[in-house]
Amino acid sequence: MANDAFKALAHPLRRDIVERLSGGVATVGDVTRDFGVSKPTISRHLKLLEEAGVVSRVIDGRTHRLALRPEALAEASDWIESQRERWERLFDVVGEYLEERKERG
Amino acid sequence: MANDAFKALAHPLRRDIVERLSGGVATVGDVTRDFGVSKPTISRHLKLLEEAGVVSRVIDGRTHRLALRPEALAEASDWIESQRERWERLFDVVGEYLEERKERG
DNA sequence: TATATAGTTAGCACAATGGCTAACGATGCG
DNA sequence: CGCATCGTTAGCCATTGTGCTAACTATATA
Repeated sequence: MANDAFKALAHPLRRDIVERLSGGVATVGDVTRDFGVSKPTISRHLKLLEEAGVVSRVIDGRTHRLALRPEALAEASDWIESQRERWERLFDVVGEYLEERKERG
Repeated sequence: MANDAFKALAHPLRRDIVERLSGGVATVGDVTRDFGVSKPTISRHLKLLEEAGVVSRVIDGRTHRLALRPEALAEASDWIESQRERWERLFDVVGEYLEERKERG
């Protein structure tokens, strides 16, 4: 599920859509108006974002209200952070080792 | 630069490579051995990761030492977090508004 | 009921992605 | 020098991604 979040965020237009939605709920038409792309194209991007769990959809009559799903975003950034921290931690150990060597001469 | 980080992380194998590298520096051969994929394929993925700024490369004779670039990872997770927080903040405001309405009846 | 509006689906064209093998360049070592 | 090793490049092919327009479904509204 959240695995697909990265794939979803890989496309610049989809990142723009995410930024748009972070500013508030919007309909397909709203998003289409904001970017110079056809509605079917926006529709497909939104579907992909939804399937990746990044976006939720509430259908109200003939309009769809799209919103961010912060859990998916959190999962994605958590994964990145865990990798980064693992690497940083490793670096600290190497740093300590070099420090130790230096002290010993 | 870091824009491409998401594209780089979009592929499952590249995320696996990142996880491998978060555990320590490795050569192209090391990475190839760990995953059941041909060396040219790994080479291309590493090149992409490098071009996205996610990975750094130090050439030492005929071997290349690949390492994570934590800055790129930090940038990527920061972007996600900022979108998530913007949305959460918005949600809090809406929550307060609804709370206020409830109090007023 | 007729018409407009919101959104999706279908189908097409084209570019990009990702895997492979074969071949190459460059370094290390006997 | 001759050969092995590390890694990249080139070329092929199948698949996926992304944009469009046209056409469709479904809901709202006059």
